[in-house]
Amino acid sequence: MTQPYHHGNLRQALLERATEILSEKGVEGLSLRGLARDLGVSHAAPLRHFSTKAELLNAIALEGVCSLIAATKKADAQPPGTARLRAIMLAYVNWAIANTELHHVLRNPDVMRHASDDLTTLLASFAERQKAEIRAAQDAGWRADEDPDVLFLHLVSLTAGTAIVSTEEVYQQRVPLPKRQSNIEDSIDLFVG
Amino acid sequence: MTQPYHHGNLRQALLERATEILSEKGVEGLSLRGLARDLGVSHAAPLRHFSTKAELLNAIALEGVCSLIAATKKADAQPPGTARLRAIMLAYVNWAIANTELHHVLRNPDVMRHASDDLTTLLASFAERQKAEIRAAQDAGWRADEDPDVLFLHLVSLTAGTAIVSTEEVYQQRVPLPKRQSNIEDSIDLFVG
DNA sequence: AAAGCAATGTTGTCATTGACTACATAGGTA
DNA sequence: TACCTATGTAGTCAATGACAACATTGCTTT
Repeated sequence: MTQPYHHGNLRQALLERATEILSEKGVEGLSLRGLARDLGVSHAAPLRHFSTKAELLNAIALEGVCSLIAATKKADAQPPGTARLRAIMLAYVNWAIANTELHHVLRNPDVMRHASDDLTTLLASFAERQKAEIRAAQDAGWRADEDPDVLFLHLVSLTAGTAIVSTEEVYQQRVPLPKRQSNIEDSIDLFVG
Repeated sequence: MTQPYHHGNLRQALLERATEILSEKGVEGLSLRGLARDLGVSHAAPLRHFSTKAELLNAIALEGVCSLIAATKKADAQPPGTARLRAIMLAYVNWAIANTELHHVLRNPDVMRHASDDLTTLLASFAERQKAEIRAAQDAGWRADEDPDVLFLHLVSLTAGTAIVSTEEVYQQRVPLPKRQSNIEDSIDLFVG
């Protein structure tokens, strides 16, 4: 019984295997030809689905943003205001910890330089949601006298920074793991608490 | 008059040209052979100074950290405590804005994965300095009841996050420059103010 | 000053990769 | 059944990283 001429679901398989590679070797270790080898298809087969490496990475980034947005959507269970704000930030950081490779792709300038319109649109809408939550929290009295733009910058910076620091090997090696989760929550509470 | 056989200071020239390339095309657009072409030397000449591309990037990262540390050293003009803490954070962010390409190199997992010992040592010592400043500020009464580890995580996250957000093209395009600068200061003051 | 030697640069080469073209096959549809 | 489009293959090319063998330069040590 020979290999079937068609793979069946090469596109999906490429995305999945690529994600594995990314977590093992990062963007620089990812190659279209390597993926083709791993999946037992010819070296040019991946090009039928992603005509360039950048396009593949963009697709992965898009998957990542969807996954991230889905994760933060669960914060809607919280009442609007600081509780929800806190939940969004924690969900973001925990998602980044659980999906380090995707988060790194989203923060890779070489990838985002080729970002597609849908990708940037999704990111922009996510930003808008955060802004809306800030407004809601301010309406409820939280830091009501602060400039919303400043609060937004602070929120985004703190969230992204915590995610990055929490997924950096250097930091991971120096700070004991059990302590980390509570530190993250306490750190975020310095802002929203 | 022919080209001299020896370049004179190829190593330095490589570092400088590489930095230019990085700000134009990022890590993915940097190639040892391209540098050789730009500097008018043979394709293998760079290997005499950096035996791999990773080594070159590591050297650039090392330069970057030195430059960053030098920039934050000026904060020592401030009295110990929150004033100095604030100055360090602002110096970091402003350095990142002025040296975006270096900052991106320092935050690139593919680069830091191959980080040399001196590089990680320098980064660790920088972290220690920040911890010491936090202690000093707490001794002076600032957030004296908080866990120093949490304050450190918060400081590092907020600093790194602000630097990253402030050097992202998306953000740069949406917020006018003067406003950005004051927003950054105000955002940091939410923490140290 | 001459000999030796380490640093630096060059030429040649190879494997890997991204990307393109022409061709093959499968599976659905008119 | 006959197309026809999506998907996979084979072949090729240029760019790149990396290595080896060789060339030149200039310092150093007598």
